Formats: sequence, structure tokens, C-alpha cells
Amino acid sequence: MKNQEIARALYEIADMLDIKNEQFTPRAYRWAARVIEELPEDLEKIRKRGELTGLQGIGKNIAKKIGEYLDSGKISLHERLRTEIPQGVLDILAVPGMGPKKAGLLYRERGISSLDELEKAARERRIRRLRGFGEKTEKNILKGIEMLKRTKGRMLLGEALPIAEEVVESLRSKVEKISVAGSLRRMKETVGDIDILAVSENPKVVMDAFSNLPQVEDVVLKGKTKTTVYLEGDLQADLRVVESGSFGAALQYFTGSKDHNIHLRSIAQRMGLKINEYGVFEGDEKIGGKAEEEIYELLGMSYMAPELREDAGEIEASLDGKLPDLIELEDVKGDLHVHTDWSDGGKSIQGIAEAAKAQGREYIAITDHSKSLKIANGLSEEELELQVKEVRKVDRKMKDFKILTGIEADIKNNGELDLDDSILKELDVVVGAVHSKFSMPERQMTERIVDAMRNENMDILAHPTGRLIGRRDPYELDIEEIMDEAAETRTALEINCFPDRLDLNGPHVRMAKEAGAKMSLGTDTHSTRDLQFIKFGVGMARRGWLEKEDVLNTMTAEELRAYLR
DNA sequence: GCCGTTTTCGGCCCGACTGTTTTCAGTCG
Repeated sequence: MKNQEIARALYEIADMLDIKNEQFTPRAYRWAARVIEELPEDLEKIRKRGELTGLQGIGKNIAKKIGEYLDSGKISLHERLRTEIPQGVLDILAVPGMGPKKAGLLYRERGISSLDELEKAARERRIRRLRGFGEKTEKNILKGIEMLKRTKGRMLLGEALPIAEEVVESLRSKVEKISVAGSLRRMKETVGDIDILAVSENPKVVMDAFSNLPQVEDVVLKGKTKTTVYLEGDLQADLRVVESGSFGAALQYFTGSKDHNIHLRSIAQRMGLKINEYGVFEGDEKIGGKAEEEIYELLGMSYMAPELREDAGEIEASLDGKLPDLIELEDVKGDLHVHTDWSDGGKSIQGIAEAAKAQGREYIAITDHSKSLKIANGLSEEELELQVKEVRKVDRKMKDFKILTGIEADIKNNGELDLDDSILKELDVVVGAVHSKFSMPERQMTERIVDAMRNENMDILAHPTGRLIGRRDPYELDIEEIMDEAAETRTALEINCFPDRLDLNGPHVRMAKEAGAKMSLGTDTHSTRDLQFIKFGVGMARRGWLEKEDVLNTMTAEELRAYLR
């Protein structure tokens, strides 16, 4: 599927057109790129149906460019722009404070076309003589380049959320209200920064407290109502303070996404209303803004959960009264991917069961690794038989809690599971997973996994794309075929809750649901701490528009056993 | 380049903050 590649190409075209000082075309390309990025269906299929121009933001022109890419892997406009604007000029856009206007000017007036050249020119004080640049800009450029070298870019949701929650708690006594906003509140699997919104009559006190927190390394900017800092680990955090009457409008605004907000505001505009972070206005009169719900109500929409706000059809669905009744954390009764000290986990069967019970789960499935995964001390048939006995023994001791037997079986290169069917069929839950030969060509990898799913004993496909965020790309795979096959064979697709996996992610989850597949939540727990990762998986499920009925884990243990039989 | 309860042209979200200018352009979210 080429959706992501095409989105990237369109983003790059937008940046280049920006640098060329084009007026509205960059916005159009960027909009189209965003739509494609969040699209729950392969562009190729949409083109075959002749429906490309039916997509929001995609007209005749961009549809043609998409076609070009699908046919040749290239877009001629993109190639042409590349000869005019070197890649290095685009790299400069990543420096904080540097946008297309400045990068363009630097390139045209000084021939600067890479980060290295920019750094050199700044050190030699050659930049300050340009119009619109000065001594401070030069210093900020050097500081920004330094920062770029240190940071890895986006941070995992699982790392950023605890840090944000700690900051929120440190400030709670100084404010009337406080909330995390931004992509963190939308539960995006990676976040670029932490956004926090607070209500206070005395913003200065809050700003001061924020910029003086022990974890703050550097204050980037500090105004009357807005402060930006860098926390330890080079994570940027923004705090905005508003009055109580504007909290809803501001929370809505700062939660985003940007595209969701732009879409919302253009609808408001057509209704003769204006929305900003202070409220909803009809002429000069403020008609709402205290609560987030008001904003949507005034636009004739029902409330939308933050996880839905990607401008991926949620606004239209809301207007039609067709929003999903999203799954909640409380709906999740069990965890279907758990390791113990029988393979590479850190806890005993009983230890992990008690910890899961303490966190409110009603059951877990013990799914240790199987024998092929020697590095993780995977279980042989004989060891698994012993473990099953042990699981049943511990299960009998537990009150109001069920432990299911299971395995995370390796899917071998030929598509077979690495344990004998005679033992697999005795287990409650068989999770199948690819842990080897990630570099297979797409066709082979797809057939390998499809073959495994056709094994009637396999219930769940673990981490279906194999990606490790920031470390390993997904393997080559016809993901749509996998989803169709999952629906056909009643194999659930896992939403792996581990912070660096979160795979399937939102758009994929939505595709899978539309293909008719069920999903399963698994924390891939290796220690008691990991059990809480379930909330990140629920985040992906909600981002994928899932309802309670779409997820295996919302069944009771008995219902699940019956379903899997 | 896209879109339409402003419909085939004319507009495209909106405000805070900074650094450069002396009234505002550029960046950011």
C-alpha cells in the first residue's frame, strides 16, 4: 500500500511550494497529504473505483498526481521542484524558528542549502546582515541546530504521558483546572511535545511555577499566558493559561488536531460564527466556551472524543449522528498477551495474575514464547504441557479471577506454527507471531501469515506489522489481504499495547474493522509494570473507531472460551 | 489547488509571541 509514501511526497511538495512563496497551493497539498495519511483504505483501490476526487481535499489535479505515483513511483512536479530546491533547504525547516520564508531567503540570498552551511554561516555572523534577520536570530539558529542534533524527534506516548501527568500534578495546587491537551490527549502513538492547559486568575504565578519546575532545563519563550520550555530529555512542553469561561474552547482548540480545528472553524464560518481559543462568537457576542461540549453543540454536532479528532470523517459522522460508541478502558475485562518467568517474563504465573487482578482485570491468558524463540527461553511441547498443569493449579487457587492457558507460537518461515497441533488445540488462546526473517518479500510474508491464520488453532495474530516505533519498520506485507483473511478465518488481530509497538495503530484498526475483523488487546506484559499499558491499546482502539463489540477482551472469560472453541 | 447554505469565482482558521522594525512579518501550534 502506497498511501504513506504518497502522503510524504505531497508534504514535501507543499514545503517546496512554500519556499517558492506560493500562496495557497502549499495548503492544498498539505491538506491532501493529511487526508491520505489517515485514509483507512488503499488509494489504489479507490482509484480503481474512480473515486479519488470524491475524497475531501483531493481534486482533479492532485488525483492526477496520485495516479502518476501509483503508476511510476514518481510525481513529475515533485521531481521538477527537486531540481530547484535542494533537500538540504528542506532540512532547515526543522530548525525551530525557521520557516519556508526564511529558508527560502537564505537559499536565494546566500546560497545556503544544508544544515551544515547554515551553522557555518551563523558562526561566521554572515546571517545577521540579511533583512529580517539579526543577532538574536543567529543565536537561535545555532541553539536550534544544537537541539536538533540532540533530539531523536518524536517521543513515545508511553514515555511522554507519565512525564506530562507528573507536570500536571506539580501544578495542580496552583490552578483552578488543568488538563493535558494536544496529541497526547488524542493518544497518538508518538508525540512531538507536551501541551498543558490551565485555568487561573493569576497566570503569572502559574507561568513562574511552570518555568521553575525541577525538570525544566531551558525556558524557550515566556509571555503573559503562554510558556514554552524544554524538559529533561529534550522534550518540549507548552503551558497555556486561560480564564475559566474559556476553558472548553481552549481545551478544544489545543487538543487539535490542527486539521480537525480548521475544518470545524470553516463550518463555523459558514454558519456566521467565529471560534477561537476563547469561545464561540456570534458577531461580538460570546455564546459559548466554558465547556468543550458547548463548542460542538453550537455547531450542531455531538461531542467527539479526542481520539477521533483527526479530520478523518468524524465531523461528517457527527453531523449525521453516526459517531461510534467508543470502547472504554472499563470495558476491558482481560489481557490476552502475557509473559511469565517460564519464558522471558519477570514474574511467576501467580505473581502476574495477582497484579492483573489488582488492576481490575477479570482474567489473563498466559502466552509465553514457544520453542523457536530460543533467545527468549521459548517453551517446547513438553514444557508447555507442564505449564498448562501449573496454570490450572494456580487458576484454582484464584478467587474471582480466571487464568487462561495459551502460547505465543512462532510463525515459521513456511507459515506453520512451531508447536504441534495436538497441544495447540488443548489451549484456550493461541497467539501467533512473526519473530524471524523480517526481510521476506511482500508476497512471501503475506502468504506465510495467511497460512498461519488458516490453522484453525490460531486465534490471534500478534503485532501484525512487526514495527518497532523509531527502530524497525513494518515488514513488507499486504495488510489488506491479512485483514480480509482475519475476517474470513475469525482470527483476531492484536492491538499490541507495548509503547514501542502499538500495532495495529488507529488507521489500521479502522481498516481492519471495515474488513470485518475482530481485534484483541494484549499488553505483551513482561513485568507487572507493563500491565498498565492496556490504556495505550485502548487509545489505539478508540483512534480506530472501535466499539465494545469489536474487541475480544470485552467478553467475560467464559464467553471468550466459547467464542474461541 | 480545492471548495461551495457566499456554488464556477473568490476566498482559504486564528491568535500569541519573537525579533525585527518603528508598525509588522514570520513562525508556531
